Amino acid sequence: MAPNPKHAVLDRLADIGAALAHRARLQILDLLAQAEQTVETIALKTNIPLKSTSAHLRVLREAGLATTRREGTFVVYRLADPEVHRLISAMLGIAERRSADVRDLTRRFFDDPDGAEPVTATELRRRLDRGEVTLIDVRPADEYQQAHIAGAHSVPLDTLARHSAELPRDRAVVAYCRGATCVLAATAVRRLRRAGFTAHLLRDGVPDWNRRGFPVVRQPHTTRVHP
Amino acid sequence: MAPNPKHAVLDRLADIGAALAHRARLQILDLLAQAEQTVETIALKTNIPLKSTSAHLRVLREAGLATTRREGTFVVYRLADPEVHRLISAMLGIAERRSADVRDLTRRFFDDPDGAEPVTATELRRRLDRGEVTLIDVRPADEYQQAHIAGAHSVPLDTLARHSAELPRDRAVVAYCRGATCVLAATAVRRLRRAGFTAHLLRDGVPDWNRRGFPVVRQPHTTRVHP
DNA sequence: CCAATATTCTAACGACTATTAGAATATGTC
DNA sequence: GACATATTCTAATAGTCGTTAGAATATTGG
Repeated sequence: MAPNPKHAVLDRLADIGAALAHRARLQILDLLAQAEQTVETIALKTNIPLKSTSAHLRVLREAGLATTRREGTFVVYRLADPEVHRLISAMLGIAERRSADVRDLTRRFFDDPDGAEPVTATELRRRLDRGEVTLIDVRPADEYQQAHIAGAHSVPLDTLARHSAELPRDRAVVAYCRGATCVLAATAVRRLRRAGFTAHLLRDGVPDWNRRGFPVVRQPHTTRVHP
Repeated sequence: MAPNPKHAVLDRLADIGAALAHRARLQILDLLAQAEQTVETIALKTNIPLKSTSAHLRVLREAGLATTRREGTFVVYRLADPEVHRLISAMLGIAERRSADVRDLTRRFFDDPDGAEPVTATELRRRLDRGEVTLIDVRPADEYQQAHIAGAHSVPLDTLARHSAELPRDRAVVAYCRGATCVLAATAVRRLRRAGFTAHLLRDGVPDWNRRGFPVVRQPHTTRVHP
């Protein structure tokens, strides 16, 4: 009620909190951490109706978590600050440490069917340097294009069946997607195993990998998002 | 609506966001990051009515951000995870980078009246090692007691007038309090200057200082909070 | 076991949020 | 300039949150 300066600052932080307080917006932020996107793409990928998507994006913009850029008739959204993704990972870390429910839920997705642990980032990096594994990025192609782990090949999940013939069978395949709340890579691993590959999962996404200081290939900002 | 496993995880994260979406709760978390506290202490220090405080604490507990411990008839709250404080600093960082308003607001509090910049943590540490400054912790005594910067003296703000006679006048005094959203230290600096001291402000609080890996003196958990 | 104290639970009000239909705006194309 | 397209704004409804009074619970000390 009394907006003293300290309260004013806290209220702005509370706005950020409020922006993080909805499933849909967290999903959108996770997407934006992968690549800048148009409203329509976001709506399609997240399965949120367009108008709701627009409304959620407005909240994110007003909280200072996202910004826009016009690209012709399209409006392209991106994270306002690279640190935003860290907020979500910090929340996930706390949730996993505190709540057995959340631990179980993420495990159910990410643990290998045969009970093997996902590959750690450090180990993957070592094996990549030695050329021991094939790393595939199973996100949609536009996300790969904007930023991917150095050395990864783009094999979007829906093209996996077609492209798996081209993958070398004499070494392990490691798949990754958007990170800890994304299930594309887990599905890919399951399918690859069924097809006879030695396949593993990397739980990290590009933003996590990048934050560890590991090499990421990034495309300069000038990209046209729609051709 | 359809609580698929991925949505279930996101909903738990959204609960954390919702818990961060209120001025009062951010204030409480900031307090808890300093020291564990009883409901009553929290209510007093934050000026939030007891019943509201209790309600907010319940939200924090249910989101997994705080936990309790009983101490006789008192219930003592503490952060459930040391990482929780990082969430708030990350939000503040984003807000300051994105919003000129927030920058101005925090500056108005923290910039020295004569326009000097606050002391940085690294510099303070160097000067402390050399014995060049007197470091005072102006938070309430119980917070100092539970954790303080190594080498700091406890001079709660309301005892400053009485104790300032004991401070050496031949070297600079540096004051700190809870961190970036706390104004005790800024007030202390202003008063010390008026009293003729060379006084500087440290913007960091104990949790920030600790996170940098700098030395903190911590009291083991067995403390009785009320004597 | 009773009283005293600290805290939480229950409930109810008003204030805010989510969703989404329909109108409005902005950009590009012909 | 008229038209098509992408997006946002306006508004209205249903649902959720904040606050706080009053009842209920838990612990300690007699």
